[in-house]
Parts: sequence; C-alpha cells; structure tokens
Amino acid sequence: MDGTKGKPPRRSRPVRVAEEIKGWVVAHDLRRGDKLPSETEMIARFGVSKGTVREAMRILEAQGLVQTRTGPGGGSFVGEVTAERAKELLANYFYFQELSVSDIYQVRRALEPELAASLAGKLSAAQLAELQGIAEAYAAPAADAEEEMQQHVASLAFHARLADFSQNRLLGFIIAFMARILTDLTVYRRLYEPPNFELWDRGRRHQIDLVEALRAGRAEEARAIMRSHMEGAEALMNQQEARVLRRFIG
Amino acid sequence: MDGTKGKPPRRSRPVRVAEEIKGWVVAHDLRRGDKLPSETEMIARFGVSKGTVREAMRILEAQGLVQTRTGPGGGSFVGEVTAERAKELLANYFYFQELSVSDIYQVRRALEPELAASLAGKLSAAQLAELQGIAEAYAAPAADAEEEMQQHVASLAFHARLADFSQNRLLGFIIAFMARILTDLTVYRRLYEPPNFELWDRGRRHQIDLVEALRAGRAEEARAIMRSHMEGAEALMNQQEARVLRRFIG
DNA sequence: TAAGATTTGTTCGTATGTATC
DNA sequence: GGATACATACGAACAAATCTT
Repeated sequence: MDGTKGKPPRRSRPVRVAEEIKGWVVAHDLRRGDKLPSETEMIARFGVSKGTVREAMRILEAQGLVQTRTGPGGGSFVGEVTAERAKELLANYFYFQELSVSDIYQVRRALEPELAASLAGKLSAAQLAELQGIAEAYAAPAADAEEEMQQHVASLAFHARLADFSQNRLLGFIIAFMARILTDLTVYRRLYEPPNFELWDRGRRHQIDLVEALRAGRAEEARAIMRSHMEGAEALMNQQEARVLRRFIG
Repeated sequence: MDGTKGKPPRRSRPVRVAEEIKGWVVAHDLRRGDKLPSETEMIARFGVSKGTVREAMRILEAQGLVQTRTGPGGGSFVGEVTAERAKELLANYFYFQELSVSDIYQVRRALEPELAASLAGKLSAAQLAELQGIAEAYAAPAADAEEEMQQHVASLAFHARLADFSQNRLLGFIIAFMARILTDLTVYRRLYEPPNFELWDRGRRHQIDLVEALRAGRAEEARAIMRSHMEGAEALMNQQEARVLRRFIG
C-alpha cells in the first residue's frame, strides 16, 4: 500500500502522519489560526489509532507549527512559529557545537554595525526612549555581584531590543539570537564582574551615543559607534573568559 | 502536589515530562549516544502512563534531541541535533515571515566576504578541488530551463559548501541556511533563467577566481571578490524577482 | 449557577514488530 | 530457530477543560 519499503530508516507511523499533515497545511496555504481536522477525523482519515494521531500532533506542536485547545470549538490550529520558540530550537543545536566567544563576535562585528546603520532615523520616539532607558539603567556602579550580572544582562538586552526593531526579520533574528547565547554564557559561566572598568564604562557610553545618532538619523556615525562598541565588548569578554580559565586552572 | 496552579497556559503532562527529561540530560551533561531510561522506567519514575511517556519522547525526537531504537539494547538515546535538522526547524519559522530577497542579501553582503577572508589559506587541496568542481560544472551555457535551474542551484551549493568548511560553526550555519532559503525561492518561484547573461557569467567567473585566491591564501583579495560577487548576485536576483512580478501582473 | 455537550487529555490492557543473543 | 527485551500500535474507557444554554 505504501511505497516505503526501501532501506531508509523506517520512519514511524506518527512521524509519517505528522509529515502528511504538514504537507497538507503547506499545500492548502493555511495560515495562523486556521483549524485542522479533529482527532476523530484524523483517526478515520489516516486509519490509525488515537495514540498515533496524538503523537503526530505533539511532533508538530514541538516545532511550534500547531497549537491545541480542549472543549467545544477546540481542536488543533495552525500556530505561527514564534521567534522565541525558533531561538530555543536553534539553541538546542548550538548546545552541542561549543561556540567560542570569538566565533560569536566574528558574526557580531559584521552584523551589528549594519543593523545600527539601517535603523538610523527609522525609530519612533517611544522606541528610542526604551533603548535609552535600558542603557541608563546600569549607569550607577554595581553594588554587588548580583547587580553586576543584571547590568551585564541588561547591556545585552539593549542589543536584543534593537534587533527586534529591525524591519529585516532575518537580520533581527540572528542578532537577537546571539544576544541570547551570550546571555546564557554570561549567567552560566559567570562572565560578569568586569575586570576592566574603563572598558566597561566606555561600552556603556557607546550605547548612549548610539541612541543619539539613531535619533538624529546619522547612519554612518551609528555604524562607526557600533563597530567601536563591538571591538570593546569582544575585548571585555575575552578578558573575562581568560579569567574564568585561570580560575579553573589555578 | 504540583505547584502549577497559577494562570500559565497549563502545559500538558507530556510537555512537562519532556522538559524534565531535557533538564535531566543537561544536568548530567549527557552526550551524543548516551542512553536514557527505558519507557518502563520512566513510567515508574514520573508516575504517568505509557502513552504520555511516548508523547514526551516524540516531542524531544522532533527537536532532534533524542533518537529511539527498538529491540534488545534498544531504547532512547541522546542524539546530537544535526545541522540539517536545525535548518529545517528554522525554515519553519521563516516560512511565516515573508523575507524579501534584499533582506537576505543585506545579511549575505555582510557575512559572505568575512567568511571568504577567514578561509584564505585554510582549505585542503581536496576541499579546493571540490569547490572548483562545483563552479566549473555550470560553465557551459544551459540547454533548457531544467538545466538552467540546476546551474542556479549549483551556484548556491558552492556557497553552502564553502560555509561547511568554516571553523566558525555559527558563521557557517547562517550562510548555509541562507543558501538553502535562496534555493527554495529559486525552485519554488522559478527564479532562474538569467535575464542578464553578462551578469550571470561574471558571477560564475567570480567563484573560480575566489577559489584561486583561497588557494593562494590572499585573504583580502578573497574578501573583495566575494563582496563584488554579492553585489552582482543581488542585482541578478532582483531582476529575476522583478520579472516574476511582471509575469504576475501582466 | 448549573447542567449538558464537545473536544482534547490520560490511563490501562493487550497484541504486534523488531533487533539481539 | 527460539527466547528475550525492548519499542510500536491499537482500542476502550474515563478524566478534564471549555463552551453553550
């Protein structure tokens, strides 16, 4: 009946059902919120048991492709994959890849200045105010390690928020994703407590200057500030990483 | 018993079990191939039914985190997320995002020259030969539309392969992912049949010159060639997209 | 507020398939 | 080939969530 008798690794029934449903969604160009057949219908349509259908739905749910509700009018619906979900799934991949700080900064150095330049003169007053608020939130020296960590995370949140404002979804996603990885690294490996206060303070002022350049619509100045900011941030993280390594060794 | 009585959207039991297993893998620093408890053990450990455990495993399987085998010595194993799987999951996200050709090229213009420069003098003879083979495969003019499409796909495969060779997994992944999206666009929207042969031929020669520069270890020349190549490729795709739009309108 | 209808959520028992020894 | 150990799949029953009246 089915032509899948070759050597391929014999996908299980739930996987095949999930693939058929996904193909059905694409073929019919279904959009967010559109309803899928009910469990009972799928049982009949695919000739499988209830458990198999449910496993198939879980597979699609895990990818963010469908959402499910109980009760009358309930069922499964096409659910647009959120950026948050996509970042989680991608983080799973890089969990095994052992990225170095300089790997991430090679990409940041190339992309963040481009983002800054492309946003000059394009942000609303509210967006500029929000960015300024984040940058100024950590103006005062940190009182303890906990506060230092929060400041470090906030400075990354600045970049993530800037990325959210991009019209270019791909560029915005990549930059926000890197900010997320760096946040994880910061918290997990305790890469805060700036070992070089002068460098850290310069980075903070970069962000405030950047908001000004964006407000004034000076694209090339924004690009230059961000380029300089990236160099400083990389140097800072490298010093911190080196310190962590020294702590491990001796 | 469980403290999850707040307003959060009540994650279902399989989802919670999947999260617990994932946390357990991270906490124990399990690596590819390590074995997870059997179905029966999990039923006992989490106090849920077999169906629930199976749904949880499907969730993890869909993310590429575990693989499952039947038979004695079988069970569930930690399975490194492959780059291919990660690209598929990410493509699901951008399926709903309506990226434009210029969105993609804004990122390519920033990253591909960087990749080229960083690979100069770093590739083996075999790798260089493979790239040269891809580039020369479409030297002859295409005989029909089918062959034109294959040439266009091959020219994108050149970039994907170059990305695979990068030591920087993040940079390599992003570039290979963009090549994949562009391939989908090319095939799905029929963006082949170069409307400007001169431009297309120049792109082909760029790739051959690039291989030479990489072999000789001339990083800045490689960067410059790639930068020029990106400009030409973007112009070409914009002409093609415009042609597709005209076809739709009139 | 309460009852009923509808749909997913979960469990259990049983049977089958598959790979290893 | 047979025994063993494991996942895979089915079906029936009941539980829980949510909408309607």
